Amino acid sequence: MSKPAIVPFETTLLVRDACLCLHVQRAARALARRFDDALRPVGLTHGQFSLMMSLNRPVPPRKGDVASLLAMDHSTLTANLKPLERRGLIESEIDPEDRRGRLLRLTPEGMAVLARAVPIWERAHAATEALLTGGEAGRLRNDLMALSTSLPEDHQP
Amino acid sequence: MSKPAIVPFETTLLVRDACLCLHVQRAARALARRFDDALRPVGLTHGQFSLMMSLNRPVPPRKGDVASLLAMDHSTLTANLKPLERRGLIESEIDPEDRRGRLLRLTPEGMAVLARAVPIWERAHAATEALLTGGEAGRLRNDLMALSTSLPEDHQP
DNA sequence: TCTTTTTACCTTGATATCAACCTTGATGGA
DNA sequence: TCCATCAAGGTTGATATCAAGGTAAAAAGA
Repeated sequence: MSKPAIVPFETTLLVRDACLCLHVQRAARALARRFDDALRPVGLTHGQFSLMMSLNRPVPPRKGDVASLLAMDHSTLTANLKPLERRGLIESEIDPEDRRGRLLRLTPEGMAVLARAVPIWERAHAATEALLTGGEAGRLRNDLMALSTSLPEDHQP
Repeated sequence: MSKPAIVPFETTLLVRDACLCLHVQRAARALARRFDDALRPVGLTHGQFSLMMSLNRPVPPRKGDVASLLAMDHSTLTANLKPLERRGLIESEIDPEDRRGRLLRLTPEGMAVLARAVPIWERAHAATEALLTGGEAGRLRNDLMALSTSLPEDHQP
């Protein structure tokens, strides 16, 4: 083997400093813990909060809509719905207009929990934005959007 | 009940647009898929790549060091090491200087896999940075750092 | 109409993630 | 020395995440 199978330490440092994937995962874990902590009194995780919030709309969405809104695999969404459905916070129903689809909806209990969670979210979110200086939050959201809306080539025709 | 347990739709739209936690989680999922796809030929996930890269250093780190570098719970790290150890890509050893600690180290096989993964990472990372315009990547990394290094109050004495 | 293709979802298996609790080893004070 | 405290990891149970492969319904084409 003419090519030694080693990676120089300098490369490691470069990757560690530069990798956007790693930076985003780290931030994702840290924010997940932060919001999970804050929401614990109402018995929701950050993911459950976002999911339930995305169901709070006049017309019940289909599973696929919610999955793509959350940039989440549809089977992940299926899994995430289970504990909420078991607790009676949400319910699903076959779409009468297309029986392959399923409509998702908050129950009254779910709405009540969500209503209790909103002020908690407001405090947690304000504390999070305070970690950023000036108008960074808006810019950051734009950058993150650019990263999450893009699809790896194979989805183009 | 004087206070109806409902959340106005406008609030939902506000939360959806503003929530940094949600934006980061969405981007984290999207980037995870992107890097997982790219790294699949060498049999690593994005997390395994970052973990192994963080072990590529002159002096083997302890578990706790790696966990905090990755902003990850130590029990998560324990779980993540298992498949890599089973495949013989990494190995752990009790720290002779403090027998509570464990030193983590890449095996030669692990180094070889990592060496094959680096050029793949380079391409995937370049494609990811291309989603951002101009000098946004550096700013983005700074912002993400600010979000992930901060600790929710209870860790202060 | 009948067949093919596409779409929406489900199930399974593997890995990832964390909190809570436990065990062991190091440290510091009496 | 002995005990209390602290620090590092391990274990368990619940949820989260995705790919791969499967089923059923709708849509498209012959």
